[in-house]
Amino acid sequence: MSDFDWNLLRSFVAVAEAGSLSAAARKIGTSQPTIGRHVSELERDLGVTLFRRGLGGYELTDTGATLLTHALNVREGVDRFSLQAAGAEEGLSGTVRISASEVMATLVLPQMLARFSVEEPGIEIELVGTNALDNLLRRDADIAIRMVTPSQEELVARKIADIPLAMCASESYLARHGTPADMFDLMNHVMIGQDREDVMIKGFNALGAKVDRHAFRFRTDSQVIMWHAVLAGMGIGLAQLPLIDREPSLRSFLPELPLPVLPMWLTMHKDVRTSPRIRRTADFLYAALSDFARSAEAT
Amino acid sequence: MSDFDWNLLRSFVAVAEAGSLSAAARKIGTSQPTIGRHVSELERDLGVTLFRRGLGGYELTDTGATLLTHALNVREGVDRFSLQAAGAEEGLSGTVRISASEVMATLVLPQMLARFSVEEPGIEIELVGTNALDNLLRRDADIAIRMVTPSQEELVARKIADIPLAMCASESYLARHGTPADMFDLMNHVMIGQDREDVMIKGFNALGAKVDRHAFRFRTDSQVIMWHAVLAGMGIGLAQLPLIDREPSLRSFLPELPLPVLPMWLTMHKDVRTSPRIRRTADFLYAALSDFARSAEAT
DNA sequence: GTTTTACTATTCATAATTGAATAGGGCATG
DNA sequence: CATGCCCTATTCAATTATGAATAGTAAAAC
Repeated sequence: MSDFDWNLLRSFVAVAEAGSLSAAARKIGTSQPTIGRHVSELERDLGVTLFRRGLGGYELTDTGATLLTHALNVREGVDRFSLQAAGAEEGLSGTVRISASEVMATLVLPQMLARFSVEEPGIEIELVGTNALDNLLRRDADIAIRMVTPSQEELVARKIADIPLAMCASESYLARHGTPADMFDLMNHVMIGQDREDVMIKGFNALGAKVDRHAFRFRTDSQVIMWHAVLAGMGIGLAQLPLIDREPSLRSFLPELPLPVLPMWLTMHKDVRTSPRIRRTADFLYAALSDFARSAEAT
Repeated sequence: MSDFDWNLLRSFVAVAEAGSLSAAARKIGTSQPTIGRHVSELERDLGVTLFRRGLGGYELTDTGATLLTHALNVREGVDRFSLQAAGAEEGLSGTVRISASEVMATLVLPQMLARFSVEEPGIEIELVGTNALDNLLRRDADIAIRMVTPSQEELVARKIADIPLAMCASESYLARHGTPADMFDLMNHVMIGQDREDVMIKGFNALGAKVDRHAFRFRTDSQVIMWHAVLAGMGIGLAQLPLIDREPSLRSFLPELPLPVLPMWLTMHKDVRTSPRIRRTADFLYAALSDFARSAEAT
């Protein structure tokens, strides 16, 4: 009979995926002793050895691996359940979890959401800023704002706009160093670029400028830090045009450069679309972000 | 995220199926307050009303019904998991749960299993006697002995034998009333038959004897009680021939009557076949029951 | 070779969950 | 109309599960 503690399954999956009790505990939001006890209890209940207690972690045995596939099915079922439940929620109050890129989550969304929380005091917002793609099926978030075309099935996606990028710097920097005349002139400036990522380098090379990472005298992988460095007058950076336009102390230049555009998408799972709370939030964000994108065109 | 208590789902399913907190608690082996709290907590967590608290029970709401289908999927996943786990158990010790018809569970299996428990002291036996067909997928039992051809998919079934039926009575009864000469002579005897079931009546009618339930002067729906009534010399009954032959005080007669035979099957789920414990028990039962069936042919 | 790091297992006080008991409400039966 | 039955909600003591702290181990980093 299926009358054992179903939570043990969750712990089992977590340990199997994380590879150690400690890591699993961190991921699941509980403590290492608890997870350890859960696994032991499950093994005792089933009369099966699931893990090889190894050096520096737990490793699945063969039978453990077999059982894991079934346990994963269970988790997927639970995920579907909670997804469906979220979609069935009645009323406008509750929590909405939004995931967005670092830049959007840090520089754009907070002020929008501040306005929103006045309009909808019953809705609580959780905002997570990450450039990692999240799994909406597993409800990492209810709504995701992403700068890439969504690929997952079962998603409802609305394209908000193509956000243009532009080179920019603060007035104070330009006053000191002058405004670059063309792309090659950029190399004579303090360029702010990426550290371990290399999309910017590849982009510049594609445009014909032969550069390596040392062309950038200030390097960071955080686009938010990059932005603040530009704001502080450190040098020249690349940023979303609507953001630049919003900032009186900044100037964009070289508009003729054929820089790529960022497609901005709002996505949510189709099963939560029916929730008035989530739908309301999504509609608000769509409108607000459309305005944000249009503000660049106007200037 | 799927980080709510998975056990709440089990309670939800139980209540939805049982129709009331109390019934669900009984079925699941816990208490009514606990189940009630689980349901409330789930509703609070999800922000959804699952049940209409009605008179004399809990009734699913529409959203509750929708969510139930997903919850049932989860339970099926859990069942598959525990099934697979049972099949993966190592070693010969543990519990084996056997389900059989009332008659077999009462009159035949106990002495076989007494012998078995001497051979395999490490194996604990749970024996449930019921004529209801059980769900091996949900692990109501590990092994089922049934007198009907199995229909469920995913089952491993072995036919043991066709058990012949025969009319019988005790020597003491026959000494008092004489042995019936033919089928129609039966009506002049004290016949032991069924109460609310009517398969015996239909059977006799199919043979050409026009009878209704009042043709039976002693009626019971329990085949075990019927057997004991025959043993006690109350009258004439219908029973499995191997059972009759085993009992020195009983005589069978009218062997020319074209009575149906009972096909006896041993079934188990294919996923538990690999468990040495269960396999050992099944093999023993198959051998012992084959002997039992053959004992009738020998005489 | 020493230090640091990441991990598991155990202990123990605390917090959370549980179930027996109880009160109360409808509904059927006598 | 009273009695019994089956149900739910609530209370409270006791059991159970939890996590902070700790000791110990093995590998990796310095």
